[in-house]
Amino acid sequence: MTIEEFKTKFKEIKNKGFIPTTRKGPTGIGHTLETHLGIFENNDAHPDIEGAELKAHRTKGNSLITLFTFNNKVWKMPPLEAVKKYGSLDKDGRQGLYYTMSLKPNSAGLFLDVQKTEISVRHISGEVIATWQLQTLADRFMQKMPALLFVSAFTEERDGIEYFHFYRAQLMKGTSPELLADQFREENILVDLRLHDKGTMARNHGTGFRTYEDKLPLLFQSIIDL
DNA sequence: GGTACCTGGAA
DNA sequence: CTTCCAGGTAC
Repeated sequence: MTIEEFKTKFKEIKNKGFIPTTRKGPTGIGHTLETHLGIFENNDAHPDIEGAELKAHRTKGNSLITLFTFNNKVWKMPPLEAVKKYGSLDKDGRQGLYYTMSLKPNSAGLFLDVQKTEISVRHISGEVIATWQLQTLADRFMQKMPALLFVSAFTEERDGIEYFHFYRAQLMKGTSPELLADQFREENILVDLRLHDKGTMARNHGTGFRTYEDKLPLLFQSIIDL
């Protein structure tokens, strides 16, 4: 799909007003938008629309936006072991490792160590949990989102079903490895561990590299409304 | 059947 | 801010 085709389709979706979700839960908004655009869900780490990555976001609240995930060969210890060692229990007694890392150690003693060429999740004991090369992350970001098509929606609940009104689409582009490396250092791009113990294995949603909506303009040089 | 990606949240 | 969390697929 081209950007122009997207503009046309988006206008139609916007004019529909509130439309019911096509999937329960947090991920419903992206699935609903893609369904109405006629795009099939995929788990390909490449852009969706003519070089632009499509992202949908609920306007309410200020939750994190996942830029991309990166897990391959970064763990310095088995993920399940990390969960058991440093995880916390959720309401159902399930052990999970759900932390947004910062430079200061968290309650589990884990922190993000940003060095010249790499960043690591470490424990105060000195143990290294996982490591990423900054250049690799910048490459990944450029591959995944040379441009970002950011779509915002109002939400409403009717009879227990969530409805979305998609009302704005913004095209953001223009970034560079140097700029991104700086953003990692300034913690405008956050590292989010998201895995839990599922018995014999760790269910890993993927270590997310994430940001807040108000930080998006720092990652791109131009933003235009479609 | 486990890993690594995708799609996204709340208090 | 941190702590905590969701439903999907390809291979």
